[in-house]
Amino acid sequence: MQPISIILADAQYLIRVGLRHLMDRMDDIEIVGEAKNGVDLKILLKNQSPDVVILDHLQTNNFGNDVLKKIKDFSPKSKVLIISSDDDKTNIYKTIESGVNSFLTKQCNEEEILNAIRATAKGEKFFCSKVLNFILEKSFAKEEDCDPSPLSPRECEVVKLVAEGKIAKEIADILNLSTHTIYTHRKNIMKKLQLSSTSELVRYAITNGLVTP
Amino acid sequence: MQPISIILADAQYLIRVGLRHLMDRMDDIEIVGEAKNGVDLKILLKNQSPDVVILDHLQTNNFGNDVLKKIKDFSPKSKVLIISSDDDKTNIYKTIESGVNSFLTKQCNEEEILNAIRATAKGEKFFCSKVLNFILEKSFAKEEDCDPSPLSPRECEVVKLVAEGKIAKEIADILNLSTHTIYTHRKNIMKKLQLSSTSELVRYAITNGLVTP
DNA sequence: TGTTTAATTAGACAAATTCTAAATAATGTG
DNA sequence: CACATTATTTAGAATTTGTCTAATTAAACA
Repeated sequence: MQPISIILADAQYLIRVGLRHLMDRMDDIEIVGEAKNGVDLKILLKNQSPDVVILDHLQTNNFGNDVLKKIKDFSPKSKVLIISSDDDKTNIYKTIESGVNSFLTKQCNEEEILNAIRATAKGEKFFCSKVLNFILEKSFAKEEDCDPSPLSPRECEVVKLVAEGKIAKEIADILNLSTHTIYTHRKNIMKKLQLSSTSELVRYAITNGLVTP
Repeated sequence: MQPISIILADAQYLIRVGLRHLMDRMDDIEIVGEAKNGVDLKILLKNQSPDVVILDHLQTNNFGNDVLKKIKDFSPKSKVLIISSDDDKTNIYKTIESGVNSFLTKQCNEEEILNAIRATAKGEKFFCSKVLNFILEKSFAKEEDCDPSPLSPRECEVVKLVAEGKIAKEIADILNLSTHTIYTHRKNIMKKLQLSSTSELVRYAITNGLVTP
């Protein structure tokens, strides 16, 4: 039976040493290449098609944003196992969404890592407990924020203009409305979002990406 | 001649494996203990006093904020070598300021790591090239942003309260001043910062870290 | 077809802000 | 020390902005 072939793509030297040390002891796993950046990885993938690419493409941008696409282009049969140095939920969500097979963080222990490699090679998905909890949290915390923006289109326009620093009169001029209309909209918005001041509205708009700070 | 004694304190299993693998091959270096969190470390330090503690106390908070102080308390002669998974300049500055001997990032290669350990054991300081560049940048990039905040202390207070959503009257009550005082401060602030609306002031405060969004 | 939601507006009144002007204390400069 | 600058403070009048109450129109919905 063929061992599982692995390409190791991680910018951190120590992680590569650690993983190699771990896998060298396993008869069913063989590292066929090691890359410390996207260029290395591309060259390796041109010549071989590993079962699994173990990748840390976050934290430092050594592997570029399109690294996953590149891997699929050069070696469509390869599975991708992320071992991330980044604990940020949003980044983890983004990466999982972009279609990796498995996801570990660097806090994982030997057992989880080896299980993950073997599962990934079989085409299964594997998430370490920490990441799994994040996923569950995202999927089931729907009661909390099922409401990304309960604002009507018109209200959104008003919020944006308010956050840009416009006062009611200016907004009224821009939208060709009465100032009273703007006041009413603004009051309704604040009520919906449970805000009590214009400044809070500005902060809401910034944190929700309605305007660029 | 005695080998350099090391305690390895890192929450990441792979980093510990990698470092151990690296150091086991060196005759002049001996790992006398391994800790994956602050509690482990404390127990180790009660029983031994290593030449060097290799520590990652950032990223995850496994080692607590006062870990450096703890090390100095339990084992004053030990030197601290940080191998950080965190690339954030501000965090790096903060850690260096708090008095560690040496600082590497996890991007460093074998040579830098071994040099760092040997230098640190001798009581020297060692910073990897990346960190060194950060330090230089901080020390010599004074012409660029000599002006982090041209606001007077009082004006800063006012900005914060404005950004928190308070109106002039509330701020006046909080600071025990006349509303007119607040108006004047606010006008001066906006003039200094070349802002034309309260919303812009809020955004200024957020982007400059005066308030947490 | 009635009901809900979105969008719109006015008038009276209340509140917040601007403008003009100025006083005091602290700090720094020649 | 005298002078200039800056920080901090304040008032009154005039103006602007916003709130509250109430209502109309249009669209969407069941």
